[in-house]
Amino acid sequence: MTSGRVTIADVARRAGVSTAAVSKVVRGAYGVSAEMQAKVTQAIDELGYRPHAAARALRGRTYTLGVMLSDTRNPFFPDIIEGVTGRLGDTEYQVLLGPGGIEPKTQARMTDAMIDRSMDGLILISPVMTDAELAAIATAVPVVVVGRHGGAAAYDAVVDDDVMGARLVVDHLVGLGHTRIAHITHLERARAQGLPHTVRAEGYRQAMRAHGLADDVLATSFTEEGGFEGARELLARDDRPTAIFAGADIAALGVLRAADEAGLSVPEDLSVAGYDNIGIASLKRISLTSVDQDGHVIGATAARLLVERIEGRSRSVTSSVSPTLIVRGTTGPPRH
Amino acid sequence: MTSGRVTIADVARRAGVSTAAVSKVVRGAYGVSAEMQAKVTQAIDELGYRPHAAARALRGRTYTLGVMLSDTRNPFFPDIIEGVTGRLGDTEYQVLLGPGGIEPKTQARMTDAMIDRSMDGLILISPVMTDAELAAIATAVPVVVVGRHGGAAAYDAVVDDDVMGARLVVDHLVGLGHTRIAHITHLERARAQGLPHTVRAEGYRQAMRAHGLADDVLATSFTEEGGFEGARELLARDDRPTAIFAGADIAALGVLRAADEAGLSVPEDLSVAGYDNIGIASLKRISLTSVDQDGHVIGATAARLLVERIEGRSRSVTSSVSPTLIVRGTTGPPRH
DNA sequence: GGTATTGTGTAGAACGTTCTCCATTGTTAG
DNA sequence: CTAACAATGGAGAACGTTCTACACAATACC
Repeated sequence: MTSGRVTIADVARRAGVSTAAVSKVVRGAYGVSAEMQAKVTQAIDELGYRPHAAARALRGRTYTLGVMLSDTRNPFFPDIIEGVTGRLGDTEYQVLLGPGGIEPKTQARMTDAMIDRSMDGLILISPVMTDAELAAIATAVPVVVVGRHGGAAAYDAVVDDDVMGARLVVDHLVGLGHTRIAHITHLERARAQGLPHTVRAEGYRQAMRAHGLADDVLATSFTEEGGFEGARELLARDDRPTAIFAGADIAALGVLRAADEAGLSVPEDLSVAGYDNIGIASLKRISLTSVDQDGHVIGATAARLLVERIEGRSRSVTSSVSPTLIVRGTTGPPRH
Repeated sequence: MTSGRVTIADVARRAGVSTAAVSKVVRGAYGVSAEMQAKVTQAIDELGYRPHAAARALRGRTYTLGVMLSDTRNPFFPDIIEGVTGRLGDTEYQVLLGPGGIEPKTQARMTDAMIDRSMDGLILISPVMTDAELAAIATAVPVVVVGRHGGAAAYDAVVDDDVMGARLVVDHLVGLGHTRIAHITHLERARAQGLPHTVRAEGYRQAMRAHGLADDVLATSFTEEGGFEGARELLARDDRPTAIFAGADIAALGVLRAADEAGLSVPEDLSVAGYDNIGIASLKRISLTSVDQDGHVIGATAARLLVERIEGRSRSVTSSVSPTLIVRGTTGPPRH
């Protein structure tokens, strides 16, 4: 209990110095002699003192960074977390995650809660809120936004280069000889701007145009069922595509099922590519060609930017992470 | 910034009362007239006051509950989180997640950090630490442990009934007519007791014995590769099993691949069952029979027990959640 | 040899709450 | 009419840190 907690005063008494001196040593502040340093450090070790973060919060830093997760089921968020914690592992900062839920309201509640707990900085992963709301949060605390394109005035941003990712897929398929390449995207329901699927679809269009090919975008949803429905529609056409690029792996799995049911073999009759490189894409039984976002790098970059911000940088930075194409068994040359 | 924050003093000034009175209203404490209640509530709304959690921490509660995650990749932890937050949604408590990592050392660091941030209670999901360490944490803060069987003296526990889950699978397979049913488990490396895979293996043995059948346990690891290797070994035997029960879905996916490669069709030549009912198990292309743990119930139960503890219960409670068998396409009657 | 300057340590006021008294007012009982 | 008591509101001390001022000593400069 609190009564049993070792405080800075206990350490000061033990070392025979003032609490202010102990505080300096703990914080590594200026104005401490080697002798003082040694005395205090010893006392800290002997007593097993750990600073009380909540008490710290009242005056200075809390050495806590918050990561708001919009969707705990997001398949690559563990990678992002690992990137963040990995980067921060040897610093004094601790990372806590806030499950924000899908709703704007619950996400706002979570960011408020994080600010109320005086976190030193926030990383928001794919937040669903208006730019104004984001800006408001950014005035209260340093913020890095992950996974939203555009609009980074008061905060830093880390984005995957979704245009490039889409281009990688199209180039790969065209290189194999495909010309009829369809894209399945997610139906825009909110008016939130710069969401990944929009950018991926746009990247696909650009890349197709660059190759002089006609684009063919179908909007369903990024679910297994959405991919299935979309593929069924595409495959029923007279001039059916020889390749389908789904904007998310989970939808690509649905495309694979549709191909199975239509009696088409992959990749001979139909090439399939996804996006996100989720864990099961690498299972040999699936072996899905996909675009990898390197969540590690994204997370590590976000952490770096956030710490820089906290330590004084005021100019805002947007960092774009290049994705990689992982070619696996679901893409190959078209049969004819 | 802090300077811009609305404090209890601002509210008190606005309402023309003392800070103590405001505090009482905020906490819903005894000794407040209806008039006072109204005045203060209005001032709070007008100013948009929110209590500062860190300041609260110094005296009373912080209304923050921590959930330590041992493995962010754990496929059903999103369900558990949803269960926890769902249960707590209409209370004042906020949930923050701490990525503890796989190592005992990093997990200890995380629990320390959570205690330092004066969280009111902790839910530890599959913690890897000794019972003594757990007990030590439990003396500092109310604790609920999820996913560890046995040894709950100073803290509460919520466990999935893994013995029952294994029995459900065996009963199902025996009911279909199988007699040669093998089990793939995880190789015990640490000496931590009561880990789920151990209990599942034991449950499998018990159930086989109850049916008068010989058990056949092979220990590899709970990975796709582990399942693959294990199945390859089992399927190479003269008297190969007609059903394989993998202790985890991820391993079951490896079993399916081994069956593919051996030219065996599922479920005609080989029935396969897993455990955990991970998301992709329900994809039609996989359609894996599995045991579902109902993470929602587990999470909600853990949250309930924790709040009860915080609010005074001292007797320790262990709650066992019954799993369900989800029969899908990978299990069927044996061919002969 | 006096005055800056630098280095090192301490006192004590914050920070925003909660919580334990205590004071004041009504109200009730005798 | 007075004593006892309940209900309500407020003063002010915590809680464990950080941080600004300042004191003092030792050194450097002219």
